[in-house]
Amino acid sequence: MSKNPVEDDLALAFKALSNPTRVAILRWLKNPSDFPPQLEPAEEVGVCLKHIQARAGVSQSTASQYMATLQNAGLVTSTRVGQWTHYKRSERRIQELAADVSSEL
Amino acid sequence: MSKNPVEDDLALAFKALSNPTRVAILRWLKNPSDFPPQLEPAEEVGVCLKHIQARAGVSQSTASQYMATLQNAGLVTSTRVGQWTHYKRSERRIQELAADVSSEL
DNA sequence: CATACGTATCGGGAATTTGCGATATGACGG
DNA sequence: CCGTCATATCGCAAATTCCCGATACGTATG
Repeated sequence: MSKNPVEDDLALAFKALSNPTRVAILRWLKNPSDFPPQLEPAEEVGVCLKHIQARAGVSQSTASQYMATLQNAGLVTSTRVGQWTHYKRSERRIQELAADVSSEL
Repeated sequence: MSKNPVEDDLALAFKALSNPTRVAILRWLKNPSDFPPQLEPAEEVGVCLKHIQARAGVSQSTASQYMATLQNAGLVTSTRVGQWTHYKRSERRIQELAADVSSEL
């Protein structure tokens, strides 16, 4: 029952990006310093969920799920520091996706 | 009520590509000559729905809807020739998408 | 310990998507 | 005209997604 891994992989990433808010979040994370400061350096550690939630204007649970979806697609990584979970872009994976869209698609 | 057009536009394309079969179809269309021959030159005219349907293993109506979805996202174009509708990739739009993933995302 | 905070997960109703068969439309051949 | 073929569209039940509030869990603070 296994399908073609290339198409499945691409479709998984695209599915995560099929939501405008999730696309927006990923773009926001290009500039972590645009968020309220919390833990420095933001560029390294990422942005905590609360700030993402506030900016996206969704509930806490929705924000958490959004990030889980993006993480599941490999587009972001998370780091737990104390009670905060910080998210940042996985530039490697995003670049890989861009390359795949260019060559595979 | 209008959202950010960049995110909405990207999300629309990603939504069309969030289905493994639709991704597969788009990739198949890179090599129209892999399909049973029908109208030459296939490279120019594209592939008719029947052949896409057969290869995808879905019903006729599903195949038609898949192609409508891809066309709606601008990823393919269609040309009617007699009773056949031929589909081919919109390389321009696909390239544009790749560029957006590279720069905007 | 008790409280507050940040986050993850659960459970569910609403909305959307999915993929099909049935049916409609239009082109072709006899 | 008629039957057939290729395609598009409709209608619908099943599956999935969406987004939330409620709840659980861990961490800090007093």
